[in-house]
Parts: sequence; C-alpha cells; structure tokens
Amino acid sequence: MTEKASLDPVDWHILSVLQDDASITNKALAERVGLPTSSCHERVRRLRATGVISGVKAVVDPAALGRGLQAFIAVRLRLHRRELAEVFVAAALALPETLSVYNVSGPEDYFLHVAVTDSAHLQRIIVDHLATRPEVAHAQTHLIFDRPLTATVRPVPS
Amino acid sequence: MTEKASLDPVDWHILSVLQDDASITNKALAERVGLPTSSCHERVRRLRATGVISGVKAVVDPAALGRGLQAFIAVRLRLHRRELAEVFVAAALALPETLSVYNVSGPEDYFLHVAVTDSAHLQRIIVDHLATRPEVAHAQTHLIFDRPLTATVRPVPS
DNA sequence: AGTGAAATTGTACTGGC
DNA sequence: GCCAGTACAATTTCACT
Repeated sequence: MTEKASLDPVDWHILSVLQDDASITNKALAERVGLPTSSCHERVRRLRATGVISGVKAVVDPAALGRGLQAFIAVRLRLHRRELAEVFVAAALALPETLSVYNVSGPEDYFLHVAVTDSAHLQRIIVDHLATRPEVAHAQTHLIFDRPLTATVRPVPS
Repeated sequence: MTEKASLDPVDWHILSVLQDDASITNKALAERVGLPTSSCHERVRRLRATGVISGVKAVVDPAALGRGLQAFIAVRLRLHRRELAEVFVAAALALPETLSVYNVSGPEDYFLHVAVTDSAHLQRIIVDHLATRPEVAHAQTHLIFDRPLTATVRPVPS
C-alpha cells in the first residue's frame, strides 16, 4: 500500500513539468525530458498507476470570478461538543466559499480556507454560518495577503 | 482586468467536472454537460482565455512518496526584522518539504504548509531551517489529521 | 452570435523489436 | 526501454437557429 516507489531524476523531471502544466502534450513532455514518446508515456502511466500522480485538475482562479479575497479561519470547537465534529466539517464543506478544510492539532481544531468577495462577505460567513453554530467556541480570521505562493512536491534528499 | 465574467449554469457544470478531473476528453465532457463537442470546446477555451481556468496541474500525493504527514507551521517574525520578510519567504519556498506559503494577517505572519515523512522530520525542519533563522520570533506547529478535505470553487449566490 | 454537425490533422496508445 | 502502426480525439470549417 505505502510502497513508496523510488523515483529517478527523470521521473522527478516529469513530475516537475506536470505539476506546473499538465495540459502539455505527451510529445512535448517527452522532448523536454529527453525521452521517446512511448517511454515517456509509460513513465506517466506508471506514476498514475502507483498513485504518485493522484489526479489532474483544472485550477480555477477565484479572483477571476470576483472573489479576490482569501482567508484562513481558525476554528476552535467546544470540548463537550467534539462529537459534532463531523457535522461541523459537513457544514464547512457545504459553504460555497470554502476551498479546503483541515483538521489540525494545536489550540485550534480546524483551519478553513475560503475565497470571498470582500471583508464584508467574510464577516457575513463567519457570523451567519460559523460563529452561530453551537459546536463552535471561537473563530479567528487570518486574511491572506497577496496570492498564495504554491510550490511543487519535490524530492527530499534522504 | 477584474471583469468577472458571468458564468451560466453550464459553465459551472464544466468547471465542476474539470476541477475534479481535467484529464477527461473533450468528447466525454461534452456528453456529461449535454453539449456538442465544438460548443463544449469553445466554452473551455473561453474559460481559459478569461483566466477563470488559470491552469491545469497534476496533483502529486506526497503520501505515495513516503511523506504522509502534513502540517501547518504558523510563523511569527520579529517586528524589527520585517524587512527580511522576502528573505524568509524565499527560504521557506526553497525548502523541498514546502507545499505553500501564505502571508497572513493576525498574530502570526506566515503559514507554511509542509509535507514530511514523520514528526522527527518535521522537528528537524523547524529546528534546522526555521527556528534558528534570526528573523523568526516563533513557530507554532499544527499537525494535519487525516487528509485535507478539498472542495472546488463553486458559485456563490449573490 | 452562438450552436449543431462533419472533415481533417494530429496525438495517444498498443502492438512488436 | 525504443520504434512503428492503428485508432481515436482535438481542432477547424461550414451550415443553421
């Protein structure tokens, strides 16, 4: 199951390219990594089959849809309502503004990553859909400045 | 610039599918949304041209590569070293374990999203590459339980 | 103008070396 | 792991609502 397939430098090169742009044709990818198309295709097939590449997804920019403000909302649940965690998670995921929900350790229980139009919109979400939930003890907002800086999964020298 | 192109329900349907799996063929996508291939292709082309779809990326699962533990590291910088923020960000992105860096408001200045092999590995990163940096005042770790639950960008009823 | 159908060009993918 | 063939899909063109 967790048989971490060991990747060679060419595999990492392929992953580097595909994490940046997976709409590249196999032909162009093969050229960039210096492989014939059939070999390159087989490499990609294996990376998918072994679960290293878990999927290929279109990235939608919320800012292009008028939702240019992103934030993390750190939520603490009431101790005696922890059994309602699943209810909370379901409600959080049902919010159309939600991008991701992280169940975390530490003083807070959940991090919600949301994309909203402006601070008023954010305030409305928190007041109407989070702070008023009985299982929620506290919600702390962290506005995200600029754009999130996203890196790729890279090899870690063991 | 920020001309939020108004999308109809079919566009949202397309976005919903492509955010889940962008490796679907245009033909299959057209069938699922009930459109001829040419119309569907044109819709997708426009979504890309207007920046709504900012890219197509392969999703790499760190767990399949032996990095099954993820965490947020909330970092607070020293007030009188804020001008070194760019240096810190560069260092954070250079860490191969880093997935994303968020510059946030609130008591903390940065959230680092990292993927590591285990808690010892995480400890090593923090001690060797974060806590010892002169501009870093404090680093608080939030382990991420389970898998992050990721949603898609969806329409928000205005 | 944007949608529906068909033809062409190119690539993805499967056999064999 | 590399080469060549076959089938299929992406993309353009044209007619229509």
